[in-house]
Amino acid sequence: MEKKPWSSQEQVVRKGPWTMEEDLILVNYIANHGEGVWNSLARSAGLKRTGKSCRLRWLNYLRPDVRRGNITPEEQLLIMELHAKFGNRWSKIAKHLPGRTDNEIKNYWRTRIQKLINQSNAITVRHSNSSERNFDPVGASTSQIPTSTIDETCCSPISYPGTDQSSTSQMSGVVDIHPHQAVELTSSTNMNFPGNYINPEDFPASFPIVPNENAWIFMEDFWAMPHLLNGD
DNA sequence: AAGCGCGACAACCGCCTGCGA
DNA sequence: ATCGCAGGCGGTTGTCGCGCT
Repeated sequence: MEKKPWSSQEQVVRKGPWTMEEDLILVNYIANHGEGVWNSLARSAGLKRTGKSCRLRWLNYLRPDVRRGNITPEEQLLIMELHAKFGNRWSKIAKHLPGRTDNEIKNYWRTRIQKLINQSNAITVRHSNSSERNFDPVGASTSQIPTSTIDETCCSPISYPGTDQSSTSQMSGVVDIHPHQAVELTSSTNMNFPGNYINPEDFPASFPIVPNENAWIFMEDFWAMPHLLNGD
């Protein structure tokens, strides 16, 4: 891999949310060259990001086989079982959930399931002397899980800073199954990227971002935009 | 209408491990 | 044997949007 002279003084490391341009650069670079040493990848691609940041972004969001949102009751149950088995070994748990990332599972656990457990503990204290059967989030079957905890969300949209992004919130309660299911995507997208992808420097300086409520895209849509990947 | 609090999630930080020089 | 680097991993924080008051 080509190495360029580079020092921290020459290049300010960017932090914070990734922009669409950065995503495109990273995706195209990996499409062209594959994954490699992340630090040099970041430099070679011209990204002002650390290798770690690039790796995280790729593994958690940009990989074509990553599934986002819509944790099914089966997955929730599996997460509970695996957590009971492995503890906070999120990467281990993630290995049993194809397309799910450790970060997503970790967040899911902390925001949803842990809350459940806390509520359960509170109930346990309150009803410690009663005959009422306490909810056991770890050993519970999905039928025991309050419906409010079952994630009914659709795929989470990717949002970009500076755009008039739609909410990524999942409070609407509307079951909205996105037409591009991740499984379908996985089957139609593989990591053997066909050649002739454009180089990062060929990207327009200002990527055309849809200037309205649709100013975000699903990664499925992202990968379904061959003109962005191969320059058509 | 504005402010506040909360939930959800993206991203960073720091530590640990493995590997090559 | 040890030192440095890169990657992996879990914990934590920051940000944003929504609902409530």
